[in-house]
Amino acid sequence: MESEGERAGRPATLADIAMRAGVATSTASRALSNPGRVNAATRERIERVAAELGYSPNSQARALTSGRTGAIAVLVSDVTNPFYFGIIRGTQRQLKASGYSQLLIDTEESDQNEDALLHRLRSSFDGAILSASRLSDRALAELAAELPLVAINRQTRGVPSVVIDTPGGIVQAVGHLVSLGHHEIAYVSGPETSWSNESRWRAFVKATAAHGVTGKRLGPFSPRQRAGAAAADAALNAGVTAVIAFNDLLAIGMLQHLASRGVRVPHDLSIVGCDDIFGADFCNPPLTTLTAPIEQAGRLAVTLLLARLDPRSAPSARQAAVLPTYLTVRSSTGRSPGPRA
Amino acid sequence: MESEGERAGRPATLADIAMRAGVATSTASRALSNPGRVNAATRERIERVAAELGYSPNSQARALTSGRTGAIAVLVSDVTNPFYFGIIRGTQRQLKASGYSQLLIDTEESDQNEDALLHRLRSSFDGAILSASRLSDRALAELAAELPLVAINRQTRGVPSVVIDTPGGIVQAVGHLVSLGHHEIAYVSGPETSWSNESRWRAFVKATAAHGVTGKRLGPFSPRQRAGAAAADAALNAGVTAVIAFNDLLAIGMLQHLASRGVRVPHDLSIVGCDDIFGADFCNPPLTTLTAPIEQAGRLAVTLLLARLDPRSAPSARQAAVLPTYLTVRSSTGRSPGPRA
DNA sequence: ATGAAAGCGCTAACAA
DNA sequence: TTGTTAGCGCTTTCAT
Repeated sequence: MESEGERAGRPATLADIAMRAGVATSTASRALSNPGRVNAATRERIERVAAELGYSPNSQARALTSGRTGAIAVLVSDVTNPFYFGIIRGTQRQLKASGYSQLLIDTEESDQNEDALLHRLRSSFDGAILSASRLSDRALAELAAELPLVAINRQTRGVPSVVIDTPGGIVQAVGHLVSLGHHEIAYVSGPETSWSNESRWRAFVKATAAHGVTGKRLGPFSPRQRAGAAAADAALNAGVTAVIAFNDLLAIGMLQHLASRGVRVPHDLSIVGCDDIFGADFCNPPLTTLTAPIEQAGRLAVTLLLARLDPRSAPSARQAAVLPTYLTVRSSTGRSPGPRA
Repeated sequence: MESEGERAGRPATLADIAMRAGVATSTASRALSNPGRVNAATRERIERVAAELGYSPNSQARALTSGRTGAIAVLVSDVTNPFYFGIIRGTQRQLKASGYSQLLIDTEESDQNEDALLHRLRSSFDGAILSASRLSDRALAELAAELPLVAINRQTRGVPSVVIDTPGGIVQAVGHLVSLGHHEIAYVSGPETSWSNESRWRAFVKATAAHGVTGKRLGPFSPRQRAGAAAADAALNAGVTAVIAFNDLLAIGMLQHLASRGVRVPHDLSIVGCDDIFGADFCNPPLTTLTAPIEQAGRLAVTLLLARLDPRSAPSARQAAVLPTYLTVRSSTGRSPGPRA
């Protein structure tokens, strides 16, 4: 388990190997990274020496000549948000399986940060995965032209993406609520700069209209647990019997605040979340939500990105993948208490 | 927001700037990274040109000469575990504030992975933060001699560390349970290769002995929510009236399984978790747990690491920092039902 | 199949 | 204060 033979503590270089194996550094390089273009016997010798010396290539030096770093940047808008844990988990695993490493970057919900960091670190990664980009369509498209990237939950012309079809799930959720007798439903909005938020809202509008029920919009609220208190009060105030929240974090925050106010869920108010994050199954009551294949989205984004990094792959590979979502009914939704005052 | 003036799509280099500013590249280099050692007027001119060209230094090239990459590796044993979310959040924020970037590495609970990845990526980072290392004391100490690192929740001679004093909290937790009338308490063990697990167990043994109550050991269990089912059954079987679980994940899993079996918490069995992860406050019932300053531990680890990376800092800075923990009583603990059969 | 040599973009002596 | 000159470790022509 211990790397042996490092001289004087300094990691072995290709030159060290070449010297010890009695070949030129170029041969050593070829043997290690381009086997087949070198005599089998010498290659074997070189490999043996490399192993003896515990050699591992200096990725910086390699990157300098080859232009490839072996790292992928993963941008999240808020490391604090459990939704991104799923993304990070998915990307981490898939990247690792492909021999890449992951540069994790938090943009803190700022498009300025997003653009600046991406440019500043440009030479440190081969491609980027933007989950929940806050960039404008135009800025995003320009960026996509400059560097290989895949967006998650963001559909923009010219930008390869993986989108989770939560809007499709919203339709199911509205149907579910209507079937429970709800006629006044509200959508608890997240950040208005979020593409996901707006597409969920549009789906909500269509679905409520199709069912002939009232669909209100509350918010915007910060997509955090804490904001659930304000959201809950707003919902109570709006006189609706059910809400669909932008995400589970907000929904869970609402649950907590409602409990403290003595409002019973789902008896007095039904709540549906989005994403099915960690905790949605064990909160009180367990949350009815739209289960999103978050981790899978992360994995798929990596797959798409690595495919376009590979020069052998078809130039115009699949541009946009859509992942389905489904309604998981737990205990936060129930029959309508009937119209309120 | 768009970087202007890049020639032919290729990012501007120092040579480009030097040429346009009519100076040598070394002067340009100095002006940008060592201001003060260059004439104010020329520096200004160089800076202006750099801005015009949207210059950003190639970190690979810089790393090659300077030996510094500006990246820190953060190793977690399982990206899936919410405990590490706190760590990642803390490191991410502190690193970002210091202008460093974060390389996130999942070791998947394997010491082999840990060692191999660290060596393979050695040239890609300036230092590493090992949260929950699975390495042996000897391997860890050797590693610490080779590269700058800080361990979290791991105390080993010669290895700078940040440890969260959960064992100290265990003493409080035992006291809390005893004061509620519990005489038969079990510790629900996590992985035996975990340093944290063993030190928590030792504290548990001491504390139960000091109070003259029975302290059993259950497990080991995988530190996951799923393992809570087996742990819950084991606890029921052991005839104890209260348990302290290795971590909240396990405790929450137990809560779920007990609910499905109709066992009431805390009426029939009291449960204490460790860490106070996301979700511990809204599970059902809300979990009594040892609140750990997880994010702060991540931040502090970064601070210690960057300090030892800084040549100006005292050579033997603080080696081990201990962060206190405190008992957060919620609703999963209550009076003992009296001794069981 | 292999070696010699150039150069990626940058920093760091050393001169001037 | 500034310029000249070597490299850092690697890949990649171009010869041989």
